[in-house]
Amino acid sequence: MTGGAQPPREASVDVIQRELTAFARRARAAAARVHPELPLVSYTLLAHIEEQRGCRATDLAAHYFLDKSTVSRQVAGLEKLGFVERRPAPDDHRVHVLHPTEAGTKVLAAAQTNRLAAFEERLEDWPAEDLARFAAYLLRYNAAATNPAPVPPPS
Amino acid sequence: MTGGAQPPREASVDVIQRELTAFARRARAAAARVHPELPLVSYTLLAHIEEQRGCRATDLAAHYFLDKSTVSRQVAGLEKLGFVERRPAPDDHRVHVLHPTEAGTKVLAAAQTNRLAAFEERLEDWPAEDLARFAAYLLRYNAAATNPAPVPPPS
DNA sequence: GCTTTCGGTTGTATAGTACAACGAGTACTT
DNA sequence: AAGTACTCGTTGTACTATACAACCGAAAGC
Repeated sequence: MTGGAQPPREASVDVIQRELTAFARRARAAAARVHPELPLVSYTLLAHIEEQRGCRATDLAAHYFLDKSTVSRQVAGLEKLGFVERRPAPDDHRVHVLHPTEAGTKVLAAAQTNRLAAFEERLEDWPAEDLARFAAYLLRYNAAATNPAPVPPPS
Repeated sequence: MTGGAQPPREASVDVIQRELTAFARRARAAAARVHPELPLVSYTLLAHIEEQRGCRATDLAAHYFLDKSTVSRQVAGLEKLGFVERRPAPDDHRVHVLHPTEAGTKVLAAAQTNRLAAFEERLEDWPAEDLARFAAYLLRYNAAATNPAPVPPPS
């Protein structure tokens, strides 16, 4: 493919949008199969909380384009399950600093293992070079989506 | 990247799972922004109905791993909006054959245009070669996910 | 100090989904 | 031909994820 005639850009873009959409459609159900104990959104938030130790609910909302009420409820759910702790920040009494509990760390690790295994199974016969490139493409795509519009600030 | 040391397979797989998941999380909200009149799921189903002329509800359910009740309601919604028609099949009185109406075709085309534009904006500075490869990778990935487990039949 | 802003919760509404029960139609078996 | 079993679809019910709006308490800016 690299040498000869390439499909026109728009055809590639169309395939990309279609296939990414197809993936998105299946993601929730797939997550439920792979780790039924930790639904997709909870998984994601918990993973973020673990990575960014001591993050706040607002950070999560901003990062995932979620309403703060959604985050509030999700975190409340995770807390009720005993997977995160909400500690009042010492300096600012408004914020709750989020930490994973031991149980949270454990269940997250298990979910990540299952998740990774599921992906590895689907990718097992890919050459390493293709994996690396695919990963790079996805990173690049998502990075572009994260800084969506270089909106010229008024004034 | 192609010449030198590649990241280990598992690192790439981890990135892939993380980034695909990130995309999935944002997909619904993004769809709502891009074509508010046709939510993600309706869009997907309507597109499928248009492509596979005369498909049945069961086909949709199988293709998208959805429960038939879900499909039933989604299709009912599309019908109420006037975007699809349910015609009883002549040979089998159980099945409803689905066809897009003219309005459906129109709204779908508009949504696809917006959608494509949004993707193209995010991909505008990609070289054509990368686009083609990215598209190919996604196709390959999703094809693997569609025939998920070569489950050995118990017999 | 008063007002504004910020972080978060709660009330309410909606979409999307699954599972279970069912109804009507078709196919298989004897 | 009758009875059983399977298939397609709908409906009842419940739950998750989500948004928007209204609100509360704490902090910051004037």
